[in-house]
Amino acid sequence: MKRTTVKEALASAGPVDPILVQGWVRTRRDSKGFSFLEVNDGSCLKGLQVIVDAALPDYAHIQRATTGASVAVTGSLVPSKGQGQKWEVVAKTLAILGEADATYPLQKKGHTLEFLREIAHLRPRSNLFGAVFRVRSRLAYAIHQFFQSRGFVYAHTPIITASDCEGAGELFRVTTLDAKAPPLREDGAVDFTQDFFKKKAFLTVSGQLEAEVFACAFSNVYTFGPTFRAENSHTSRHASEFWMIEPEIAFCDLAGDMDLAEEFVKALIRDVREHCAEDLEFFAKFVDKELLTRLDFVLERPFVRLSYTDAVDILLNSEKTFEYPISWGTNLQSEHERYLTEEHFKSPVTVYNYPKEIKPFYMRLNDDGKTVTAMDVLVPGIGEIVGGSQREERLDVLLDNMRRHGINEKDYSWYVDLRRFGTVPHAGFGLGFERMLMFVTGVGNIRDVIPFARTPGVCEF
RNA sequence: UGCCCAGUAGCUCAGUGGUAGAGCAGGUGACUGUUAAUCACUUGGUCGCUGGUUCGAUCCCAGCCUGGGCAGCCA
Repeated sequence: MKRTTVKEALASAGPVDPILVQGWVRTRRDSKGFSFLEVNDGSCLKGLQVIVDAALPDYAHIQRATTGASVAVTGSLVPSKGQGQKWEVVAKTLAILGEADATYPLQKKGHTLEFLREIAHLRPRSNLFGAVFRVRSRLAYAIHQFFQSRGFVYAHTPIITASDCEGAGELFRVTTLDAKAPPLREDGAVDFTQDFFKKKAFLTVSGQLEAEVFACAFSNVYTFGPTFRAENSHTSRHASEFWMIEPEIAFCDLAGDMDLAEEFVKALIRDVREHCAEDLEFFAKFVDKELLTRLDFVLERPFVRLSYTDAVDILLNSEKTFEYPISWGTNLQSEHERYLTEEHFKSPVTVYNYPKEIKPFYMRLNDDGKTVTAMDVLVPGIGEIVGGSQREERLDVLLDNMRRHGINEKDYSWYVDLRRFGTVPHAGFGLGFERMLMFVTGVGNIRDVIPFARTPGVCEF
């Protein structure tokens, strides 16, 4: 008999006989002449209620159907006589596929997120993490759908890279050299010309530069893949390994870039709102009571858009005293970004045109000579979710920027070539996949939206 | 990396300078429809580790370990 998922069974249009359901027992309630099993198979948040009559031969091993055990049930799907569910299964046979003894850590009670992190191999079977990872899957699908439906080409940029001076944080080294006795040069330094790639290599911190190559061939492209930062960060919104989406668009300026970022964020919210309604309601009930109203608010209103200079003015004129005083030319601190998006505007905010001194070499210099076309999208509760810019397409200005940032032109000859041969205005941004997932679920810690999170000192599972 | 908070039963927590308790989980029994079922009984502890103060430390002090929060870095 073909297995029916719990999701299909619960959505059934009529009785089904016979039916086969397989899954894991969430809880069992015994009465005198029968037992209730709640069976969940991850296909949806809810479980399917199974009634096992004491008269069945298989009732002999009902005691083995404990929380966490895997079972196969055959029987018939019938309208439930009880409250709380439309359908239930009256069992004819019950097979225990795998027992779960009393040491099974997941109980039918609330657990702390910290405890569940320690059992990352079992937490997907909990309500919360089941919902998180179903939404994660849907969100990934929605990302591809958004770009594919607009004719963007999906580019696989390399995970191992030799670019080490882009400035997007500390890098993980990739090497096959013997850590105990690496080959040395005459001056005593490690001789990386004898390493696997005959030079220093690292895990990527961004696929942007390679995405620009593809944008200058396919016009509209996006990347979606893992990214690695060796920063010693201990916050709820940083991980050593995370996923990032980086669209890159040729023949596009900063305004078009901001338009796309806003449209993208909204489309993702709309998709999850529509296709993960049950899971989102669970988050709204147990994680963040304001979740649905906030998501709907974001959908309905345009993002506030203001220049860095205007943002600084707002911060200077606010009554608020900040731990770090703000002045033109310094980076916006977390507290400043939070004030703008959570207190002043109470809305997503796109800040653009930052001072050139605090931004990387590839961003396009504005006519004022002081600012570059950087843009950050800030959202309440998380802060920066998107960072992007229009790229410098003018060869001479790019070379000036590189000199100013102390970057060797030779290391980026292929990147500079894009400006030498058929250069075009282009722009792009990076969206943190996990941060977006935090935003749509209301989950407050990035470690709880990644199946097996990597953070400094933690590489379990 | 800096600052702050917390480690007591499997989980969530209370507690006291005289070696410990609750709820849930587990076990046993009861119950003809439960919904984190209910009711009765019940098993269960190197009070994170090491040292110090003290007649005596789970409690006070120091160091360490682990977890968490905030900041920086950013997505």
